[in-house]
Amino acid sequence: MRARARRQTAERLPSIAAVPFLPAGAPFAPTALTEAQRQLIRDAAARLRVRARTTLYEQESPANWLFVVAEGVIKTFRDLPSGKRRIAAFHFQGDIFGLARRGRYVNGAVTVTPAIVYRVPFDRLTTLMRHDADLQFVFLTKVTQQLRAAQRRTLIASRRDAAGRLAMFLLMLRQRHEVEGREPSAVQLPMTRVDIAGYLCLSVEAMSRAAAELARRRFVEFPSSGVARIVDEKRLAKFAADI
Amino acid sequence: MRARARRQTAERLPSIAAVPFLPAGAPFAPTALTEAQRQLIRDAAARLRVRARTTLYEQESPANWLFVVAEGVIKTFRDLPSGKRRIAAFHFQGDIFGLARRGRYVNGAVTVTPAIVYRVPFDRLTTLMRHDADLQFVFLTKVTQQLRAAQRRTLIASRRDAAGRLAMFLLMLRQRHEVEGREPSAVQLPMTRVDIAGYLCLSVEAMSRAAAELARRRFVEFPSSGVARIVDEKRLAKFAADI
DNA sequence: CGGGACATTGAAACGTCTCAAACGATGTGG
DNA sequence: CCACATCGTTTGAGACGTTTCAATGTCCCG
Repeated sequence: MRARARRQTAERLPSIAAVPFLPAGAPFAPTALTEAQRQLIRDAAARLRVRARTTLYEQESPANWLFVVAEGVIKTFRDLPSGKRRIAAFHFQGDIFGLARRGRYVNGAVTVTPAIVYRVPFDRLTTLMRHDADLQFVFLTKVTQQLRAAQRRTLIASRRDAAGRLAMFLLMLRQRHEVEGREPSAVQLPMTRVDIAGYLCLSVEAMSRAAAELARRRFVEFPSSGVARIVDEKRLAKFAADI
Repeated sequence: MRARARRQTAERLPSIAAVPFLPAGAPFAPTALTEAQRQLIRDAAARLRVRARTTLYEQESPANWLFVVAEGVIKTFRDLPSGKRRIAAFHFQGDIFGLARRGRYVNGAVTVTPAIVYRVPFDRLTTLMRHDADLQFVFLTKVTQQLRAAQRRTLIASRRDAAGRLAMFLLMLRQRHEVEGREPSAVQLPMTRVDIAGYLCLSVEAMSRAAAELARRRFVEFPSSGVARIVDEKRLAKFAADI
């Protein structure tokens, strides 16, 4: 038991990186959870180890849990009547997902890679948050982060040119993981191109051509499947900013 | 003073309508703020009465306040290098706005109609929320609501057909205000068509043609400027769902 | 009454979507 | 171990719808 608890701690259950509503240098800048708070979450949550491409819940199904990513990548998506699938977001370590409306999940959720997630019942989480304002503040921060990501996604999807969308996506991923990433210019793409196309609101064909264009312009290289290497970040950024 | 306090109460400072993370029928379903909590906000906030088309803050400017809409309509937007303006959201009574990142506002904010807003300093609000978990929960609900709206907006903007986007927008407004609206089928459009086009990621010309198409199909009538009358909601909804 | 922002309509250009086909990698079962 | 099926990916050609540019019309407010 002790060894297991230690391993869970090492997973950095909810690690906070972003500042939400607060201005820079605010007195109450959110930090990581205290060990006591992590233990509270762990006690309330189920720890799930799931394989890649596993459905965690389906859209419109009854919503009873909030999820926290401990390891791996999860996508939330929405299937449309036409058969198209729009990716709502990719969720990485420390992100939360499980947005509900009227007691049902707005999107579906599927693992992209093998993952470890914490599944917390809504009612228990709510009770915890009602009694621990600091704990709740961490989740407020998380939701705000999701809100920012959703707005940026809209900005991406509103562009007309496919290559520009992909450029913004790659830069977004790079910015998201530049702290942990070993090689700065290498961006891991654990998701398939179909998923990326769904996120960028493109057809897979347009997605493929966009990647070819970025490679042709020497902004990015795709040395192997699942990896993008940003060759000229400055020019890529300039290209991406040309909205 | 007493009369003024009473009037403010009548404005329903933060009225809660949506359920955020909680499933339907959850034990801790969020309700309106208590009178004591409202008074806390009022004491911490400045009450601003502003005319239409007034800038509340500019994008990328230092962020020190969160705003709550007491009356009127506010738009948050983002100006792009190309000169285009994308509307991030329209904010109505009870909504909050003032999303920041790294101490700066992500979007700009301008009043669409004459409005009354509460302007709360971030640090004071944070202090309040750290001491009052129930109060904080209201704001968590609000941010979650914004997140849902942002995702729905992305869904709208991802469509290819202009008329379908406009149809979804009209139905969204109708759903948002059907409780308070007197005539059910009449949807108030306080914003200009330029703003709607910016929200739907359309050119004004495409917006105009979309409105003409909805009118030609007898789904909607536009009896006068600033009003849309939904004639056949069932067929309009069917048309909007055809993604 | 005039200025200016808002709104509509037309015609051409642009870029993605769609359909179709073929290739490669993956994983399964015979 | 190989054959097969499936999924993911790429490339080509035409259709579709918005964007763009241009011009005119409309409404509101000072």
